[in-house]
Amino acid sequence: MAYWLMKSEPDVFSFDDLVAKTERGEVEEWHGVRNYAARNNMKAMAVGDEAFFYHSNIGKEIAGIMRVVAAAHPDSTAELNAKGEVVWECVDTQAVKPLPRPVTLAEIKATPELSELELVKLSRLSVSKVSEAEWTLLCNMGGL
DNA sequence: GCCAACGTTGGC
DNA sequence: GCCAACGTTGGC
Repeated sequence: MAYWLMKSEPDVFSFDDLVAKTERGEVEEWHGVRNYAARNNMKAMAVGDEAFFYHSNIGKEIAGIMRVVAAAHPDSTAELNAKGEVVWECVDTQAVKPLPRPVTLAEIKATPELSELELVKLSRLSVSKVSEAEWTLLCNMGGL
């Protein structure tokens, strides 16, 4: 099983929104990603992989954990390219649980063990990888 | 609101 | 295929 981190601006779609959807038995299609590196990460995801839900711009913190419930499939909001091919894909997710104590970007940057985290090194990448060691540490920092 | 990082576009 | 110009993301 692999670990990931996915960003969303909470005024557009927050972790609480994902929790509400999950409680209704719905899944969230992680649509709208238009970056090849981020898309490739989603294509590498497997059902059951877990991902941190990061609030960008507002909050700048990891709010909770979600699970990949469907592997990459065509993004329903994406247009086809000139050849009529699907270029953009995305996974579906559901909420697992919030972090009792959200982990802020400032805390992450102040933690030497997290200096290699892709969130820090590739700050514009909206879907990034998290190593198992980083995942465990971030969960601990979040009060789990 | 500014700016750094970086991806994309288009001229050559 | 290179590179300058431009657009977007996201932290500050």
